[in-house]
Formats: sequence, structure tokens, C-alpha cells
Amino acid sequence: MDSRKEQILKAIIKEYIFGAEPVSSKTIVNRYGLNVSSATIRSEMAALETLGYIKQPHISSGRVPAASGYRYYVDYLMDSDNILNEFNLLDVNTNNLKDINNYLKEVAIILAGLSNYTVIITEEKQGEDKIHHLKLVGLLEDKALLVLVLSSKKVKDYVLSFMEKISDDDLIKLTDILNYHLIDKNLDSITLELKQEILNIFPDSPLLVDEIFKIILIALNEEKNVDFIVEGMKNIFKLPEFNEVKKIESFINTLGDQERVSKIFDNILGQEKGKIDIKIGDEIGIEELIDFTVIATNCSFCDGIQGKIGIIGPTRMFYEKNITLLESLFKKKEE
Amino acid sequence: MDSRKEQILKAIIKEYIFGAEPVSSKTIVNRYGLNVSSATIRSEMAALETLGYIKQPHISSGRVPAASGYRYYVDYLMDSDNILNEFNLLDVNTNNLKDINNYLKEVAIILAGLSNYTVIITEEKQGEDKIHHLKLVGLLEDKALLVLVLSSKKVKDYVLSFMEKISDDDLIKLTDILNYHLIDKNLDSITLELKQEILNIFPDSPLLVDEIFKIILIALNEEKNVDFIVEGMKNIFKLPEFNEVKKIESFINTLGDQERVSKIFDNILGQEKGKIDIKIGDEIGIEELIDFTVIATNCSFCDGIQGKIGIIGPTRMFYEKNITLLESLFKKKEE
DNA sequence: ATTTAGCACTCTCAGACTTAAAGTGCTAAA
DNA sequence: TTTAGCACTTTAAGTCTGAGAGTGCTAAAT
Repeated sequence: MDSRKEQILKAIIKEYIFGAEPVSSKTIVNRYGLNVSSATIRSEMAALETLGYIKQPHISSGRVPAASGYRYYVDYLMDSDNILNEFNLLDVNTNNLKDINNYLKEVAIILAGLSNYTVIITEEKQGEDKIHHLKLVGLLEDKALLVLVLSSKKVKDYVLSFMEKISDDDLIKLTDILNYHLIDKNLDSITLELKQEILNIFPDSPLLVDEIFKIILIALNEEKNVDFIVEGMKNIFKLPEFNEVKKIESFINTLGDQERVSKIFDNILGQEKGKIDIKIGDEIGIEELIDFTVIATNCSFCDGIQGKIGIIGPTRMFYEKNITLLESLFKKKEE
Repeated sequence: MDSRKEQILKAIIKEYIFGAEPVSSKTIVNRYGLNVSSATIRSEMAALETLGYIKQPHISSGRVPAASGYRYYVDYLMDSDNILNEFNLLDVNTNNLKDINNYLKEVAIILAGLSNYTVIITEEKQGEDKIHHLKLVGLLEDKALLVLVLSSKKVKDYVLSFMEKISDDDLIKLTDILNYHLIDKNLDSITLELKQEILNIFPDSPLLVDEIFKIILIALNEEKNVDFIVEGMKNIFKLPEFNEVKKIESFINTLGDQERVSKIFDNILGQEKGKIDIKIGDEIGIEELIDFTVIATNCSFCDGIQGKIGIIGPTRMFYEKNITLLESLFKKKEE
């Protein structure tokens, strides 16, 4: 790859990213003045095609970048983009962080708006959670709040409705008993026997204890299930190359399938925060996303929660802009 | 409208609902044996067309129901459908109702699956909420939970992180002060002066008081904003008549726009629970949904929360099935 | 007064053909 | 090594054609 070939490859890619149409030798001469004729460009293009960096949709058309062309571009040719360094993405509504999911959703919506692509965010679940401690807080005559503090420092809570009257004293007593027996217990160690043991000590409200056990199991189980926030899917309608019902259906269905979507983050599993991963076309490993590129990174959110963010767009993505977007997000988090 | 015309209209509609293709006079003779020839059907069809109940996509094609044809069908011709009376829709995960939104989302997903159309659910916000009372519950050294019980009996809570150390005694003291001043206050009456008053009595943690005020304002404000849960949009890909990118884009964009979507429920505002409202085509009042039908009803969920559910599908909807679906949902709620 | 057989008419859909435009590859000369 | 020139290929859009589906109308039958 001599420098002129690189210049031409870069020109083809920039042109194609912008216009989504095959790029002709003449266009390159006109817009990227290399002081050679279109014939020269043509022979260079033939060489680039042999190298696998570009291809022709049909024999007499202009050239389109191949996946390996984008890869070469990303690895060696890309300019960095300084325009976007002043994001303040994480000022989003930082007051109301009780529900991490709402927060992540807002981040996703904003990122999708800025990128004009689709954004996927997922919270990283770390191993098994235990009960750090719990509290029962009386609210109204017939309601109390069960607050669970988990070993991951996450707080979860649930409203309980009583059939039977329960006094504040009883609530305190029950809280003590539950804490005594449940602290440091994980999903597996919350057994029927344990429940029986507690029922023996506190036989007053068997239904309530039952309910509490159910909720705890659900809460701990929830912590094992990763879920994905996907925003900006409708941005696909802005891309002329996906102007077919089949393609849109396949895209929407694929991003609705958590199992497939999780593959998007395979490369950054266990990587350090801030490292930007770029997967182009089949590098993603999802057949239906062969015409897409994913830019992803690990990220930490408020309260030390770990997560992953991915931007998914066409292979002819505005790489610089979106890489900078994720980088700036990361920087903000660190300061 | 004599009985034979009604039979023919019904046949055309049933046939079109099933096949999404113009219905010919011959098809009716073959499948709905009315003991007349196709020529007779044709002259009846011409009459039905004059009445506005059916129309022809082009001059020499079969007939397609017009909006008023569906309306006539729904009002006078429809069979009721008893097949679906054993739904147990509301057994969904009823243990984990802390977050009403998650619950509604699950209901929407299940209904979308059963109907094969798109389901919209919204929680009804009733007027202005006040603070019934609040509690501060210590969790970890540097964290507490602010629990707000609203006059609507809704419980909302938020994790607070302290900069400064706060003792349990201080939390109790602050709780008392806040309750004394904030009980029965609504969004408008939580003023700067009020905050100042509290700061005068409890000057120890100005930042914390600040934070709590912010959160309360957000919480009360949230109660004013209705939001919509939309599930099953991708079912549109199963409908051959929407097999065009433009149509799908318009549908998805329209359902993403809360202002327009809220119109779907206009007819059932203030109606009694369980009343099923059917809006066909332009009756919906949303230009982009001219080819859709909405079936909607008021509904009450767990803990007495009021909501609205709508099923949105093509005008050639399986009316009986989806009406029964919503009705059975309502019945289950009541028992 | 209705119903129906028969036929002319209309429209769609798919395939074949045509032409203009865009772009390439190759060759021979610079 | 570069380039001008030209033959060649392909697409995209337009036109034509014939088959098929379905109607509306008319005149005869019930």
C-alpha cells in the first residue's frame, strides 16, 4: 500500500460514507484533486480491488468500500475528530438516580440523538449478589416497604400490602429476625428450611414472611438477568441503503433478541474502561448485522455501576464522530 | 340494507380480514354458498358500493371493505367469540409490583403476543399529588433512602448519598422536621421560603436538604407526566398491506410520539371501566393511522391504579378476538 | 321483478425490449 | 508511468405485450 493508494482508499471511503453511492474515478479526481487523470485512478482502483479493500456492486459501476477497506481505514487512515470534545452527556438528570435503568435509558436516548444511529446500553451484573441487610419500614396502616441492601451496594425495595394488622413493634422484631438469618445469604442459600426456621420464631404473620421470601428470591434473581436498553432504532429509516422492508425487519428483530445482541459486547468483556472496540461487518459475529458496524466501550456510571455502551450503525459510519462521542463520555466519567 | 346485502358485506369483510386481498363475486359464491350466481352478487356489490360500505382499489378488481363497512360490521354483524374466555393475563408476575411500569410492560408484551398487534398501555394520572408523609431510612454509612408516600398512596423512593457523616439520630430529627413542614404540600407549595425555614431549624446538612427538595420536586412532577408503554410494534411486519418502508416508518414514528398517541384514548376519557371503545380509520383522529383500528378500554391494575389499554392493528383486524381479549382482561380484574 | 349466462371491457402483473447514462478496462501513444 | 480515447457492460426507466382476473351491462330466462 503506497501512499497514493491510501489516499485513494481514504477518498473512496469518505465519499461513500457521505453519499452511500458507488464512487467513480472521476468523482475522486474532481473532489480530491490528486493531480492525476481518472485513468490513473482507475488502475489504482483495480489494484485496491485486488487487495480486497474495495469492490464493485457490478462490473461497470463505481467502487464501494469492502469490510477490510473500512478496517484499514479505521486502523491506519482515520483523522481524529476534535470537534466534539465538549460533551456534557452525563449531566443528564443526575438527580434522580434511584432507578439506574431510567438513567441509562436517558443516556441512550441522548446518544442515539447525537449519533443518529442505534445505541445499546447494558448494565454489567457482577457475579452473585448477597443480602447485605434489609429493613421493613411502615408506611400506611396496611403497607410497609421492604428495603433490600445488596452486597453490591444496590438498593432495591418493594411495597408490601398486609392482610392482617401488623404493629410497628412487630415490624422491628421481624426486621431483626430476618436480618439475623438472611444477612450474607445468596440465591441458593435461601431455602425452605430457612423460611421454616423464621416462621418458628415469628409465627404471627406467615403470609407476610412468605411474601418477603418470594420477593427476595425475585430480587436476587433479577440481579442475575442482564437486560439491554436499545434506543434509536428508528434512525435506520434515515439510511438509504436500508430502504427495504426485509432489511428493516431483520434489524429490528435482531436488536430485539437479547441473546444475539449480547454478542455485540463480546470483545470488551473484561477489557479496561475507556477502550474503544470497533467491529465491522462480520466481525460482529451476527449474521443479520453483516452490513453494520459496532463501536463499543466499557463505562462506569453513577454509584460505581459498571456498564457497556455500543453504537450500532451502517459500516459506512461516521467513525471519527462516533468514536469521539464514546471517548468523551468516558472522559467525563473519569474526571 | 336487506339481509342478503348484510350477508354479502359480512362475507367480504371476513374474507378480507383473513386474506388481505380484494374479494371477488366468485369467491363469495364459492365459499359462502348463498345460492345465487356471481352476477347477482355483483349487482349487490355495486349497491353496497353506492352505500359506501365497500370500494374497489381499481375499476376491474374485487371489493375491499371501506371504513364505514367495518363500522357497520362492528355495530351490527359481528359474531361474538367465546373461545378466549379463559385468559389469566393478570397472573403475570404479580409478586413484584413495586414498579408499576414493569408490570404494565409485561401485560403489554403478553397482550401484544396474544393479539399479534401493537399494544399501548398508559397509567392514568389523577390530578395533583401531595406528600402524605415521608421517611428517611439509613442504609449504609454514606447512604439513606428517602421514602415518599403520596396522597394517591403511591410510594416512591430515592437513594441519597451523603458527603458529610449523618447520624441515625439526625436522620430521625430531620425526618420529623420534614414531615412537620411538608405533609399535604403539593408541587406549587414547595417553595424556596419553605426550604429556608427548614434550613433554619436544621442547619447541619444544607446540601442534604437541598438534595431532598430537588428530589421531591422531581417526584411530584413525575406524577404529572403520563407516559406510554408501547409493545409489539414489530407485529406490523406480519401484515402484507404494510409491506412498504414508508408505511412502517410512519407507523413507528407516530407511535413514538406521545402527543399523537394520547389521542388514541380520547373517547374513553372519563368512561366507566370495561367499556370497549372501537375507533376505525379516521375515527382515531390521527392522519398517519388512517389504515388502523384501535380497540381501547379503561382498566384498573393492582393497588387501584387506573390505566388505559389499547390494541392497535389494521382496519382488517380480527375484531371479535381482540374485543374478547380486552373484555376478559377487564373481567379478571373485577373478580 | 329477479336472476343469470355471456361477453366486452378494464386493469394489473410480469416479462421482453429499447435507449440513455454512467462507469469501467484496455490499448496505444505521450 | 500516465493519459486520451473508445469499446464494452450494466443499470434504470420507459414502452409494449399478452395472460389473467374481475367487473358491468345486456338480453334472455324464471
